[in-house]
Amino acid sequence: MEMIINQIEKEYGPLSSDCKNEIIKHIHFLTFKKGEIIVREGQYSDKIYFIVEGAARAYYLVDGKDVSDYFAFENEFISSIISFFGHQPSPHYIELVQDSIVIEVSRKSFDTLSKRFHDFEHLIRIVVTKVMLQQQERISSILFQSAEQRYKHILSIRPDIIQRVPLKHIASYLGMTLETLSRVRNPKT
Amino acid sequence: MEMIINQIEKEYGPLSSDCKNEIIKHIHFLTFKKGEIIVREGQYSDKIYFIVEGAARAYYLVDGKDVSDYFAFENEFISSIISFFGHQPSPHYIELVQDSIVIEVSRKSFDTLSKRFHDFEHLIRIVVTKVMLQQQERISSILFQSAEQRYKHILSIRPDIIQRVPLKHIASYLGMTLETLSRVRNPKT
DNA sequence: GTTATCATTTGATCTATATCAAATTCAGGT
DNA sequence: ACCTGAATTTGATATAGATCAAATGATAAC
Repeated sequence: MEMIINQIEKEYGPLSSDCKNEIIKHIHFLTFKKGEIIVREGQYSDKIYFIVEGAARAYYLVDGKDVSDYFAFENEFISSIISFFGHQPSPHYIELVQDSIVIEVSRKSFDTLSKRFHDFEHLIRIVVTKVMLQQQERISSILFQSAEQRYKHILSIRPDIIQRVPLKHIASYLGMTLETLSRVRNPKT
Repeated sequence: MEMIINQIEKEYGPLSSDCKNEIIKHIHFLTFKKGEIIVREGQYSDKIYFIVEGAARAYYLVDGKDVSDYFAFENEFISSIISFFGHQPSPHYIELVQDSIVIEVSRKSFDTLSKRFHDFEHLIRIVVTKVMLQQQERISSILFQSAEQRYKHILSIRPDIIQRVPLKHIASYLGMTLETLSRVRNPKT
């Protein structure tokens, strides 16, 4: 537990011990098996998750097709952002892609902690800012880069991802089909 | 001035009067003519702008092509988010698309106010969260919708935009060429 | 070891949208 | 009103990547 909070502080900035103690009262540990779905499309999800161990994936189902939108690994947060932050029905599913240990925080706890602790509010601001910056990158990469460039880019920034999730999920995350990804990986001899 | 702060509170949530007074000390009013460029590619921009009157546009120049990324109108913020929030050289230019009155806040002021006032930190969190939610929508719209659907969607959520910015900027914002936008607007008779 | 299931590759077409090019319409300045 | 350059439309062609289909390869259960 100490260790986890340490990780959070390391990644996102320091917290007062007062705040840390209070956080501990508000969170729940959960364990999930690979393949379990923790958020479904249409659901109002008011939980945000922090991956202690394992990996999770948010995806859309658009006319039957599974399109990955976000991956989270150790020490990262995941939620249906439209639902958790936008108070709307989730367009996403979220599933665990490995057996995992996660921390769950409800929006209620989240709001209570934000209101009470300036440093928690700051932490959240940093978390949200990071997501915003990643999305900005993602938008320009979809808009300006070819399938091949996008693949090379993800390889360069997250080389581990290839090991941990099947290619079909990577393909849809990169906005291309599985076939195109395969061709990009095995350039015509 | 009162009015502006009122608008901000209305849009993003209340502020203590203590905080409001301090904000006033930190901001600058600026006026710009249509066409003026206030941020250039490559620059470390540590300013965020709030549009009091007029309109601004953030855009990329990718091998000579002007690609709009963001529009801001009255009571909206604009900055080079990569530079202001990510402390990196700006990939964007920002220009005023009409004669405008804007408020400028430096990152230094921004950080000072965030540190000092819990409610300012909260305000920023809300601003950033809104951008994140918009970007999320933008990503799914680029990924899942046809050129025609994207155009209809923007018409439905920002009908005013068509009046205020030339079509070429809208086209590139929607991730299509000017010609495609024109065809989408005038379906083959 | 054999079978069944899933992941990946390879091949042949198809399609939405880009690109290139030219014609038309519009708006501000004189 | 007339001119000039910008904005928009229209047309013909090209292309990256999608789609459809089938083959191959890997993994795990039995």
